[in-house]
Amino acid sequence: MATRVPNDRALRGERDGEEPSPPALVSSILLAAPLFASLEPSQIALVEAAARPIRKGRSAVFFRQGEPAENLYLVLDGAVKIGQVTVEGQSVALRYARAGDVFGCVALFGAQTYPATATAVKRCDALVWSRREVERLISLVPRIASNALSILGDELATVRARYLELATERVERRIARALLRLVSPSSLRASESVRIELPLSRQDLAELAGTTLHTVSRVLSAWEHRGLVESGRLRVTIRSPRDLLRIAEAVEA
Amino acid sequence: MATRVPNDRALRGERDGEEPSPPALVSSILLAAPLFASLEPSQIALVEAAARPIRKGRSAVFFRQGEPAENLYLVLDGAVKIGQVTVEGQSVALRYARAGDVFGCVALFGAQTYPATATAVKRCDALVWSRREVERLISLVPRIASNALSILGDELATVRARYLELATERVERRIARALLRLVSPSSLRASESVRIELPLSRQDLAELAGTTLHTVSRVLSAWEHRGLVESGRLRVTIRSPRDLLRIAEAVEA
DNA sequence: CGTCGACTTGACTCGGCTCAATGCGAGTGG
DNA sequence: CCACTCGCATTGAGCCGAGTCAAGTCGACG
Repeated sequence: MATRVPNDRALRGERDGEEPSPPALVSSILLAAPLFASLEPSQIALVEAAARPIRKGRSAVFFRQGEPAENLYLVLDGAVKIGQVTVEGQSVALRYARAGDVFGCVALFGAQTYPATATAVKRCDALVWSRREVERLISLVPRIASNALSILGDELATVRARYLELATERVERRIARALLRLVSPSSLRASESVRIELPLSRQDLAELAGTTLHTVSRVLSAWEHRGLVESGRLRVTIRSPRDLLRIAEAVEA
Repeated sequence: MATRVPNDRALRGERDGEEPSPPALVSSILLAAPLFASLEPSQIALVEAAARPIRKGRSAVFFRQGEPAENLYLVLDGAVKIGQVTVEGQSVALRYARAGDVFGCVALFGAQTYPATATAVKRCDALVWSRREVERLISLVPRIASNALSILGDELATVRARYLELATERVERRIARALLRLVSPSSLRASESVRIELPLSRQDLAELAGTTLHTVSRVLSAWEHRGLVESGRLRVTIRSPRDLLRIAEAVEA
């Protein structure tokens, strides 16, 4: 099936072969990206010059778990699901990468194969660097390596937190947290409703929370009756962040 | 590698308060430690010179979750449990560090506080470097930084695998895997029994497998009836690695 | 000998998973 | 334009894995 995964409608609307024109704000995204924090404008230019832009359509795959790790990606626009699957086919979602986030960062160091699968959740623009280019950039700008270290450290802390959560918290709370993680902290005010700007199925949410789509559906229905959220096909809106936060936090008893 | 292992005997019998004298094989452990892989002997000497040896007794704490991250540790002998606790007091074990492993490696990069708690499982000898010394060593021997990157990468892969496991596998299998992780792969032959060389309570195993001590107790009892293991107070011996492996792997049906 | 921590076991409960039926909306092709 | 199909979602029924509660044993150690 995976044969020639040429982004199905990836390039829809554009003529095949035409590179998406790099929007003017590419450099502003690079400037804000943690991986390139504290770089001189001239160094950013270097980085940008080495990048190749690509575009993927909804559900198109950047790379699959187990494939040789060749590239480093940075999301310019859209969102990318990073997930793993078991041999039995069950899958979990590790994180969603948004504009400014990098993925495939294992290509930066020893790992030979990608540990996870990266799928576009909606149409995505991204930048790509080959492993070789990344190595060259690091030798020119060592700062990138130390930024990578701290990104990896953060990632590690995040996964550990998720692990702890999965081991100790109940489903409802995990679902609440998964939802809240999907809205940027900045856009979250206790009493304003927020729409989650991703096509998000019950199954997706289940993979994020470590449960089944059935349970997610039930929980969302219950919340909807209580006025906490509003949801539909591939869409969730948080109506009362305050109450959802209460569920997400451990303020019981 | 584990052949010529160190020796709790080498240092045994020192009077309290006296610094444990660095045994002759410290440098051999340093040489084998992933963090210092591919270093020249002269560089190893540099590293060793900057280290301070310490010893902790059973249950002594190296550092606690949330404390400012100040030191990097390397285990010479013994074992250290790295664990996290929730606000409600439930705890999970992330890993056990053995001879040659480092812990507290967050002190190498940005993180301000330790993300986990490190406790000696039995008497431990370790080397300590302050953050400042680590920074100095890295500037002298950049190779250490890239080694750290790949250690972090491995760690990340491991935690992700554990996460996947917790989300998709049943308890019995998780317990089997936890046990098997505790014996070094080298010392595992399919048909020879292996004793786990750590004081390991049911509670400890439960924290490793993400379950409760009651469930662990029941599972171990069942296995004992079937002749898979032999267990007692703080002690587990794997009688039939082959069968345990079968439970651990997904070869059902 | 008494205490305490580790462990075991039975009885009970229940959260959440499985199975299964059904509804619904959006593309798609005739 | 309508009928068909397919993927997403909802909801009920039932069950079971594993957690909780509660007693009690065993062995170590002061």
